[in-house]
Amino acid sequence: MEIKKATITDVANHSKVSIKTVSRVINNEYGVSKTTKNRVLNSIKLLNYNPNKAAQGLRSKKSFLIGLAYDNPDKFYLSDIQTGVLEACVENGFSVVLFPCNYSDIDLYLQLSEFVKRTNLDGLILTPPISDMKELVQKLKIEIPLSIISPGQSSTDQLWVSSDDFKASYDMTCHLIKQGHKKIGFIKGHVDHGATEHRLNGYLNALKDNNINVDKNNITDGDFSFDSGESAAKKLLSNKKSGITAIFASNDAMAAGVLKAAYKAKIKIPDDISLVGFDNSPTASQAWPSITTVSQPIKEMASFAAEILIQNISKKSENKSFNKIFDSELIFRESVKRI
Amino acid sequence: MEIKKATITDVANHSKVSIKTVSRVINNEYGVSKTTKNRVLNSIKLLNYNPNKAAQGLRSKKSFLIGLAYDNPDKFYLSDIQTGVLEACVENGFSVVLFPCNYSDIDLYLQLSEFVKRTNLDGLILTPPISDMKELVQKLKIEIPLSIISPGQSSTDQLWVSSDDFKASYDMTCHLIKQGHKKIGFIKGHVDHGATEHRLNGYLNALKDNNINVDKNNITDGDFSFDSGESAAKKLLSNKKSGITAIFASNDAMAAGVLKAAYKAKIKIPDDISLVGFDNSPTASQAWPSITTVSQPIKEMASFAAEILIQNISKKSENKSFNKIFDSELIFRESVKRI
DNA sequence: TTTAGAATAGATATCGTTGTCATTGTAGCA
DNA sequence: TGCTACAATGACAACGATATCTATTCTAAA
Repeated sequence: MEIKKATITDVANHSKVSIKTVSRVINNEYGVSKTTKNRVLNSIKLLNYNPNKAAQGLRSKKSFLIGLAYDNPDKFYLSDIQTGVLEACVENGFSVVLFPCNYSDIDLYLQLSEFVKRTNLDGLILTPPISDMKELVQKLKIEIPLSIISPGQSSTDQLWVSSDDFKASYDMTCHLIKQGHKKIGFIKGHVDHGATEHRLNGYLNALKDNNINVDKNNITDGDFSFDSGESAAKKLLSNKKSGITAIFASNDAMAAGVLKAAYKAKIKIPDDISLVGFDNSPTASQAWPSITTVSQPIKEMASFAAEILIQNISKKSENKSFNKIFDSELIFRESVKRI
Repeated sequence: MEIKKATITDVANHSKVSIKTVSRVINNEYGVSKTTKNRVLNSIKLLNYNPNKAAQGLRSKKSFLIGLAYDNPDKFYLSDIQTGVLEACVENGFSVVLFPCNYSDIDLYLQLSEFVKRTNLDGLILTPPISDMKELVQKLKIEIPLSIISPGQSSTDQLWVSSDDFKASYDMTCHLIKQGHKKIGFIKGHVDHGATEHRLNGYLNALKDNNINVDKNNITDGDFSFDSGESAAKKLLSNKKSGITAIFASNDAMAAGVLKAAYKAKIKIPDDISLVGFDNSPTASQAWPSITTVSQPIKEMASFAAEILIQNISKKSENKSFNKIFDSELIFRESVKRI
């Protein structure tokens, strides 16, 4: 049980060099000959040596910890985010510290600031809807390197990744139009999420570009939750004279809510009404009928967000601003019928 | 930007004591008078001092990190587990390091062992189905303090928490019987999960105690996934002469699968067939009809598992074995009909 | 008073790394 | 040959806490 872990001194003794040289090898620093490097690497493997993170951190003033702040009820989304962030972090020797929070707390900035200090984070990743809080982001970036996933409005002097919600929504609406739908109901997302506006605009522009008039009665509020989708659908479906033949829900959870409302109202999907969602969550593929939706590479986005953050921290890249927009993909399923 | 963080020395100078005394206050050690303690605490607050975890860890040979290993496709379950573990850890100044893995990897032990060493964990929490791997647990507990959530078979010399799957399943089956059901189909969970057997046994014993013969044709395999629930239901429902009037799915995901299969087979739930699930996941409440199910205090269990692990690590309790079984609760919804 | 022993406080070594600066060795060149 | 430049390496301090050991002060009993 009491097996002593090898230290840098042990490795140094074993390969007959100074601890500084071992340190150089560990950190891939300049100024070690190939022969020496190999000898040291060999000793490291032989002694099963792992650098002590606490000591490294103490001396180099790093913690090797990345924070991940979130307030999102969508567990599927969160799971992808976590997995992506984890992958990039583990690969680079960093650990992830989770920070679930309430974006509506008035002292959220203080909470985050305190968290950053207490945990001694090297960097922090923000997810929607926290990433949409412009003021908070501005204040936080003074204290710690940030990487932002899907910010509402993208600033140029930051690290961020995003998907093109506008384009995906535009494309999806065009798809419905091509299938013969002209009167398309729309269920908006949560008002505090930046994506909500982008998705709505994609829908509106697609209608416009196809010379279809926008009927404001066909656009209803939602908040990305299943329940809000159900009640929005009730409203849309009860308005008989609207004549809508399709519903575009801003996410899959709400689309599933639409399915439930339609079922209760004895309206058949897709025979009576077509339906599309957004996010490609398991909900969409498991529903019956399965739901046509938009797939975004959430995991990859998260992974990239972590990667650029770590690069930035490690000063491997001096880039204070780096960003990438990821492509989305339409997933065609059973919930849409050509008319 | 370059605000220097206060160190223990700053606090010591400010309150005119030695750093050791400050250390005593921080760690709630004996031998500091109330006056001194208050003065130090005041300085700490004033200087906004936070102990440097790296330094603490280096000296005291702790990392203040708890690992959480999981391989579970149920995001709702995982989310509860994470939240619970986090709460307990944050409260005690620990951080959580996630370790997603594949329980079927033959070198899982090595992966975990390597992870423990590399991350220098103070303790590790195992969740199902990893917690069911007896050999792995035996080997790991030699290397690091473990806390186990829902182990398949409970050992006395360990830290673990569990819910009483047997009793909950027994009670749920009795509930169905009281509602007049005698021929009850059962869909088993994943063969590698300890819960699978417990839930099956609860069902079997309830039948026995109510003098109902077990028809093995009414018991089908599943693996806790939506799809497996759907195909199991197909099998159960196609067997017309079985005469089942209810189906007990070992979890909610599979119950949702049953719902889909029933819908496709034009069988009405609960009018034609009653249905119950297990886990009380959002799926169960959002399905239509909503599904009667079993609620387990997952978050509380996880929190407790972390708590006892931290107590154990901190030697605040010498208890090498500590455990608790949490009660479950039946949640009655629309999917069961009295006949 | 005196003094043993508890309570309180401090001085200093130490944990395992990296940072700073000094030293050595060697190739290239006048 | 002697000098320079640069690559390779090492000695030692420092990071910010806790551990160990020692020194004071205070209290209560003799």
